[in-house]
Amino acid sequence: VIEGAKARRRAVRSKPRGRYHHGDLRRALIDAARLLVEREGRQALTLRAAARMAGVSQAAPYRHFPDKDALLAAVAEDGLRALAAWLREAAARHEDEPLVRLQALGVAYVRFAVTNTAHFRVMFTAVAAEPDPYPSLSEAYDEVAGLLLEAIVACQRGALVRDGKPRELALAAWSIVHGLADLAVGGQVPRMLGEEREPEALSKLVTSRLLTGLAPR
Amino acid sequence: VIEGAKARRRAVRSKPRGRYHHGDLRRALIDAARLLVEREGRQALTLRAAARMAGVSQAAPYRHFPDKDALLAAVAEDGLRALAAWLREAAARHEDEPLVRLQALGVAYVRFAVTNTAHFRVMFTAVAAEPDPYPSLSEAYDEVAGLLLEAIVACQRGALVRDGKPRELALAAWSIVHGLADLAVGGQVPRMLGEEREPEALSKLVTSRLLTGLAPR
DNA sequence: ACCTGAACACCGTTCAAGT
DNA sequence: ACCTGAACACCGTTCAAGT
Repeated sequence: VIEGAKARRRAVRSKPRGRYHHGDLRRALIDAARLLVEREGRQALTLRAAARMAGVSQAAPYRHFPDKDALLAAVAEDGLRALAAWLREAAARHEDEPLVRLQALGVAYVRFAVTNTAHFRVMFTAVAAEPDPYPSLSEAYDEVAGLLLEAIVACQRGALVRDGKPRELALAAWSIVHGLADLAVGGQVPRMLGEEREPEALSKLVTSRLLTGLAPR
Repeated sequence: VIEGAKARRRAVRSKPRGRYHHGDLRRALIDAARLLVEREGRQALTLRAAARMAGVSQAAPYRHFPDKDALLAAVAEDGLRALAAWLREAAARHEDEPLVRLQALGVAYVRFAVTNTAHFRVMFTAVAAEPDPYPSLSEAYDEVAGLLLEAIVACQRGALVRDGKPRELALAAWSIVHGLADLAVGGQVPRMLGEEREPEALSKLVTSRLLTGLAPR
């Protein structure tokens, strides 16, 4: 999920000519922040380190972000857009099989989390949702939620999923997949299972249980 | 989930007599850290602030914790023990109805998370699980996982849950409940549902969907 | 319009020194 | 054995000043 990052960096470096006027410092800072998070964990994401990595002074980021939280929100949003794209791609491979598509979304979700553990955590813990201070971050969440909801609706249309409020069913699907992702990222899966397992197998195991239920029969 | 905190503080204050030899500084630091986390969020949990709150110098915590991560791990463990106790209590109210008991565990889990949002997050993101540097934290996770597993086994024994590897079923149950809790804490529930809802209703909604499945019938 | 340099208050961590 | 005081390197943030 570093798609485009290299291209962006190139764009950033090609403009300045001198050492002044960075080109797209905002973008460069987000990329740097993401790199720091993935390489050394969330606590390594420091405004100063991101500035250093982008080759500007410690004060420069404040031209583009009011504070550190805003940069974190941007990093989260960036990850959510990448996740949404990732999910969309997985879904596209099963256009006319809604149930397979739903399962593919689950697999892709868990795969993404396990592949980008630190980034995934930032995506869902970046900032308090309370007064919704970052509307475009909010949209990014909506995008992810929307993809799951659509998949459920498509299944219902094909009578592959029971009737009922689609949003409630989608919340159940989101919960089980997000929970598995978070537990996996936190290393809890081997604790419960007694062994490690591939994200794909894991996701299928758990989502098929949601599909057919825990009850006997 | 501040049970015993007051008692502990009393114990801590009654011993010292002078300003020296704190009594149980370790305990006092954990309590202070938890208070800081719940009142002002995770980033407010600072070794120096915890020391200040406990009335000791900034260097004193290093007598009891090798570094900040160790304090974080202790805070996480503390929360997990509290969660386990909370779950056990909820389960105890339905000794002879395994299915009700399973659902009660789900409700209690989500309730705990929503009531102690910041602490809950620390509990599951405190430290990297990799080389397992905090064995007693590990045990605390095991305790929570074990309660879910037991509940599943009890259901299977009563033929209330299908046959199959109990650990795999328990992972599905943990995932859906943990995922719902994490999404709720992150403010994602109203996004999907279009409205807020009580933890109890939320948990029952989602877990009963796991029980009977997404598939038609 | 966009960035730098210097400054302030605060942190994690260490270490010699105190009781 | 347990704690303090001072110090170091680092951080978030601000602000006057530079181009």
